[in-house]
Amino acid sequence: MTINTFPSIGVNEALTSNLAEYGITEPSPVQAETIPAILEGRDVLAQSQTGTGKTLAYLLPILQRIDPAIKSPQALILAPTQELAMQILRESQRYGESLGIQAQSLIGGAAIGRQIEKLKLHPQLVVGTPGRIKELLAVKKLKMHEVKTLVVDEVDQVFQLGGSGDVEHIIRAALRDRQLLFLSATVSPEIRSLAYREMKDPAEIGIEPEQRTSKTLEHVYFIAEEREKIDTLRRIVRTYNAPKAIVFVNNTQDIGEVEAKMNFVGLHAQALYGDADKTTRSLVLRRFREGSIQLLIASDVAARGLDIEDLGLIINYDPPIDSEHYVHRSGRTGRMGRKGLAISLVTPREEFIIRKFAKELGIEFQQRALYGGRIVEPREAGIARTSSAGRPRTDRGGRLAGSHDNKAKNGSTSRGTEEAGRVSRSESKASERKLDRHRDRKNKGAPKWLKDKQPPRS
DNA sequence: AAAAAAT
Repeated sequence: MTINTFPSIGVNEALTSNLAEYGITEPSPVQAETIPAILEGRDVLAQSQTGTGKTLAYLLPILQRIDPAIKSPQALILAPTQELAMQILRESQRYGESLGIQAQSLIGGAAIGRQIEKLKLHPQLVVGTPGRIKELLAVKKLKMHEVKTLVVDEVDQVFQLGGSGDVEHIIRAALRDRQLLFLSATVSPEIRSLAYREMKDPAEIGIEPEQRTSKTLEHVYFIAEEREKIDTLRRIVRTYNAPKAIVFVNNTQDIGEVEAKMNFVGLHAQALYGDADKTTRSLVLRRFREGSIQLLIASDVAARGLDIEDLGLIINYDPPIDSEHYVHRSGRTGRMGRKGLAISLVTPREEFIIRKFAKELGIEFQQRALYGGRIVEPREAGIARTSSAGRPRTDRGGRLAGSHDNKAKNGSTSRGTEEAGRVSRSESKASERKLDRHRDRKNKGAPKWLKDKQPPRS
């Protein structure tokens, strides 16, 4: 049986035609696996890379099984941030409205009274953040007696909120025979065992779980001293000239400074972080989506789940605190087969973090430097990479000897890595040229600025 | 370690 149409995996006519209106005609691999399992009523634990269509993988079967005649919530979706909850809500409305399904969001920041009013509209689908959902349950305004499906999106993150007590509380409030769906690009063994505690005979879906980042993502890093970071960021943004980029900053105090300095040099930047008021948060994100802001200076509030059109570049102004955060931040780009670039700035003392991520994630990082207004390999900028002890082992092209090549996959991990590190320069250049031609053919649809601004390889 | 999620 073919799985490349929605009807063939059980999606009904109405939803299929709604999808077609938005140009979605083929289920993605994770959708093809997940949708039938959910339609069967099974609990699901799904792990698949960022930007592979997890949201629709659960929304479609949920929308299909909601009975518009029942005027109570039949499905509840939990998300880790207000922004992500709103994005999921809009998707629900886009595909569910014509089916007569009423969907509402219940999130923090907004007046609770207004949300109680929303509940009087009798939504059949509710999307929210854990704190607010718990609160509405406590005041008995949100009724769970008809909730048949409970989704925890970005499950590893959501369980961290409120020390996981909130979410467990919400799960307990649901019917005992509710269907439970957990999804994320990063599912730790702890979350997996938690899933097995809460679920009955879950369908476990893992699309190439050993590869957590998208294959269409390129990973680059620059070394800059702490005091040079702002200027390096400015030059990177200028040189790549991306119409849109997210700059991730680790702490809220630094966000305002980066925002101000980018604006000072004439770039249009605005800040997005959790402590800002809700109106500002949604306005900034809307402007960024529309393209009227070039740079979004964000905390990790923007790291998860957000799907932003034409976002080809993310920059880690600070290295993320662990490889999971790296996966989610970089996963804002390179989605659905499109090309993306993730650039990380590290101080010399932080370079080991890049090596750590490369190893843990099985990905390759390219080091680049700024030289004469261009992005070049470190060698061309006169940076002697072999002189300094403790630096990552690289080939002479500046590529980090990562842990993930084909040989490593076949088992001889360390030797495979050794060999990758010893590729002679001419060999590496020849294969790079080949790769370039291959990539150019494959990325016809890549944004123009990204195609044109590839770092020179000579 | 940091930010998020509640007021």
